[in-house]
Amino acid sequence: MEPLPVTFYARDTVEVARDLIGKKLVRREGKNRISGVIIETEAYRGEEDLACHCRAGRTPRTEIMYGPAGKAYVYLIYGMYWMLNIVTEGDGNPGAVLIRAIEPLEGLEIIAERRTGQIRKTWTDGPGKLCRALNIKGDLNGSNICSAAGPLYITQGKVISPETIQAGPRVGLESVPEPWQSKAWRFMVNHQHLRGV
DNA sequence: AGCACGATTAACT
DNA sequence: GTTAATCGTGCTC
Repeated sequence: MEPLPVTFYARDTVEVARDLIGKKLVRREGKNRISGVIIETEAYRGEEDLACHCRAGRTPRTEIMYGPAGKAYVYLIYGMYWMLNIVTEGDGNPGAVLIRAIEPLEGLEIIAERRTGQIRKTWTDGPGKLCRALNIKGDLNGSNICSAAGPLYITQGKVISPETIQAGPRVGLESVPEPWQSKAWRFMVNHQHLRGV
């Protein structure tokens, strides 16, 4: 299936975060192919959003978010975990969607190998976990998400009916001031709605 | 040049 | 429920 076009990402970040639920994330590594259905996302939008890295304005790290949509923004946190985001918006409006969890589809053997000691349920149910399972690291920062020839892209997957998508506050923002701490910019879907993807 | 901390995780008690 | 692991980033001196 074709990757989603750049026009999908060049929209309001919160809408893109919601619409990415149910889409299929594909990781290409040579002849290997690992994929999964996106089941949890979070939106980070604008310099005014005090939870977004862009609160610091344009810096070497955030520069990617000021550029065109459809690029990967990958960064390291706590010195050991990589986070995968997709750049959104455009026209100098910075924003990105954090991919927080996926349901594995292809490459299960490779995932199991990279997640040794973990039960299947916890293979990719966190942003740092899915990056480890899919071998997503800093070298993928800036890569084009809209090309099937690239290392990472997203396809349509299964259309999820809007009423099965839950919204809630973003995770890990204990020290972020309101209203940003409580914005319902986290989106999730129940696993039961993913049968037959 | 130094420092405090983070969009987390896994292994503890 | 609590905490160590581990380092790039942005801010202060």
